Formats: sequence, C-alpha cells, structure tokens
Amino acid sequence: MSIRAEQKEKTRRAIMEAALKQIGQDKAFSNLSLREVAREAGIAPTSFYRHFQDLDELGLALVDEAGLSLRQLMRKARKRIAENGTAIRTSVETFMEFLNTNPNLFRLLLREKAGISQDLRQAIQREIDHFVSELTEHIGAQANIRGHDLYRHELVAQAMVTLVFNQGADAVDQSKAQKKQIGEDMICQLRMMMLGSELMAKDDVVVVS
Amino acid sequence: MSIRAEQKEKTRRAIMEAALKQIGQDKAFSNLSLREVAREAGIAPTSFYRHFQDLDELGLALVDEAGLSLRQLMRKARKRIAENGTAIRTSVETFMEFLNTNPNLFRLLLREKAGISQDLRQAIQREIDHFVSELTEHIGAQANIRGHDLYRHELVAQAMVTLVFNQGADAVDQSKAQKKQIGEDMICQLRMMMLGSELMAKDDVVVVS
DNA sequence: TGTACATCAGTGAACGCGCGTTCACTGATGTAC
DNA sequence: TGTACATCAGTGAACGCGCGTTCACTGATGTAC
Repeated sequence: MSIRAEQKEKTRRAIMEAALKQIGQDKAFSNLSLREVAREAGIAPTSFYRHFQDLDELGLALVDEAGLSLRQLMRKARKRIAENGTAIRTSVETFMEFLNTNPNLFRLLLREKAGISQDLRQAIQREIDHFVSELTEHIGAQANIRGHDLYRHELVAQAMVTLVFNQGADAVDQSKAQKKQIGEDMICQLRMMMLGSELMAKDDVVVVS
Repeated sequence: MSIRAEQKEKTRRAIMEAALKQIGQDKAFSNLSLREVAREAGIAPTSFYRHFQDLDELGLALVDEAGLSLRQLMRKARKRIAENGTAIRTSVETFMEFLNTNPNLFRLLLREKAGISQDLRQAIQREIDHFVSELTEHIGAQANIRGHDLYRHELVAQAMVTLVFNQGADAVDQSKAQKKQIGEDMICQLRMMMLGSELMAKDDVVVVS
C-alpha cells in the first residue's frame, strides 16, 4: 500500500474509533455530531468528507465491522464446541467474551437496533437474522446427530439469540462477577428452551392451544 | 377543577401527545427538540417551561404513563386468565393488544431502554423489573396450584418478558397478519420455556454443566 | 354583588452557541517521461 | 536519476440555521374583603 493510502486508512480508522468512543460514552449514533467526531479523531471537520459522505455512511461502516466481529465470534464458538461439546455453555461464554472485547460495537448494535436510522436498523437486523439462521442450522444438525428431535428449532434459535443479545445488554456495564452470574442464568434459560423443544417434538405430547 | 387548572392540564397533555407523536415518527427521545415539541403542541417554546423543567422531566412523565399502561395491562391479563385459564396465550394476546393501542408508548420504552438518558433507562428498567417480578409470582403460584414444579421459575419469567418485549418490537410496524404470526411464534417459545422448566424440576433429570 | 389586588399560563424578542456544509487553497505524494 | 505535472488528503474561513434559555410583559382567572 502506498504511503498516501496508508495514511488515509489510518485516518479512516481514527474516525471510526472516535465514533465508537463516543458511543461508549453514552451517545446514541443519531446524537453524534460530525464536528465532535472529527475533533475526537484529531482532524478538521471538513476532512471527514474525504472518508465518508455523511454520518450515515460512517454508521453503516461501523455496523459492517460489528457484523464481521459477530461472524468471527460464531466461527470461534463453533470451533470450541467441536472441541468440547457443551454447545450452550460454550456459545454463551464466547458471546460474553465478545461483550468484553468489543463493548462499544455491542452498544452500537444494541442501541441502534431500536434506533432512529432505518438504514442502520435494517443493517443490524440483517446481521442478527444471519446469526439466527446459522444457529438454526447448527442446532438442527446437532439434534440430528444426537438423535433428539426438536420442535420448530428455528424458533429455538430465534429465542436463544433474543435472550442472549438482550440479557447481554444488562451485563455490559456490570462487574465481572455479575457478568458471570448473568451468563449462568442465560445458560439455564437456553437449556430450558432446548429441553422444551425436545419435549414438544415427542409424539406422545399433545399440544393444546 | 378550576378553569385555569383545566386549561393547564390540557396544555400538558398536548405537550405529551406532541412528544409521543414525534417518537412515533422515528425520533428518539434524545433527538426531540423542545422547540419542535412546542410547535407540534401549538404553544410558544417558552410556555413549555410552565409544565416541565426540561425535556428529561417530560421523558420521565411519559415513562410513568407507559408504566401505568403496563400495570393496567397486567391486571387485564390476569383477569382474563382467571376467566379462561390459557395463561400464555392470553398474556401474549393481551400484550399484542397493548402494542396496537399504544404503539408510541411501546416505542418509547423499546428505544429508550437502550437509549442515552440514564434516568430514562433506570425508570424503564424499574417498570420492566416490576413486570418480571409480578410474572414470577404469578407463574409460581399457578405452578403450585396445578402441582407442576418449576425449576428456577424467576428465570422463566425473565426470559418470557425479554422474549415478548423484544420480539414484540419486530411486530409493532407489521401488518395484522404478520403480528398474528409473531404472536403465535412467541406463544410457542414461551411454552418451550415453561415445559423445559417443568422438566428440569423433575427429580430424575440430571443437569450437566 | 362589586371592587381591588394577586396569581400565573402563555408570549415574543433577543442572546449566544454548535452545527453541517461550501469553497478555494496547500503541499506532500504519486506518475510520466 | 531528475524534472514537470497531476492527484488528492487535509485545511481554515465563512455561511446560514435551529437550538435552549432568559427576560420582562400581558391579560385572563382567582381571591379577599
């Protein structure tokens, strides 16, 4: 990479880090100001435009980055599960690692999932949907291997992601001990879901409405 | 009530309705402007201060109102359950009614639960915690009556509220048919939780870590 | 009931401020020969 | 390698704008006698 391109990339990173830092300081993305981000990044306000057309474009770049992290996370979790087999515990613990490593990326996803910008919401929803469908596939395959049938395993996956993501929100600002506790509770809740689904898949259970 | 007090109350309502209207139009609470709210309410910007000290105070008043609605909702659900017994279905359907009746109050809770203002977040968390503890008590009592034991029923209640609240978020902007579908899926997920918890409460099930 | 005074919800002008965006410019880096 | 020109990331001045808040004010409603 040329010197010029390198420097440009460095500045781009500085802008993204500046935005993430502000998000960590209890700013919603829609409350960021271009001038404040530029100040934090150590550039003139006008320089921002050399990298992003506007703040929305910066937001999408950040969501892309978060999505990338999520996918890496999932790969890591899968690898660990293959090694030691305790799928739910391993997934939750891997997710809690993500929370600790990228708290501001998580805050971005969490806050903007219900936020103002339709573009951001859609981008985040896409990442989460992707996560859900990977998990759906995974637990479906696992169930086949182990010979447990699951009832509507796609709903199990969806509920699991919803639980982990949203209870994770309560954990992000807590002490290590409290995080641990929240993680254990989540593990228990996911097991309940899984067990319930297995039970509902058995022939002799009548589902009443 | 005196004429003066009546008029004042009317203006206060107008301000709150104006804020809710803006929240419905994809504004986060932290993006509301005092001037815009006043404009929408049909008063001079300065008149706002006769009713609220600042926008934060307005936010808390709105969360109070939402909390009141939630408690009314719970009471209604309990009454209906006492009449017809299908607890999960009735609760979900009652919640979906709330969504349809007060979409903007729900949007406020949803958005500001992960939002900027610490005061609002705490106020909303308090309402949700109250909801969870009422539900915990309810399903605990129901389980006793029916003779099913539940394993850690407080986690069941927490998960149920998390699921309904957050999947409800996906429903609020959808068509009636899609809302119905989301509701049915939620019912299924809640049943899985409940069944799983019942199963884990049985003596002969060994919980491995 | 009538009068004189007090209260107070609502007002319009004015303020200083930070914002996003434009523009023409600079000077280091890159390229062609 | 050296020279002449092109590119383009970063800049500082300037703009118009909507904002939150203050202030002294108005005039309808309320109260005391």
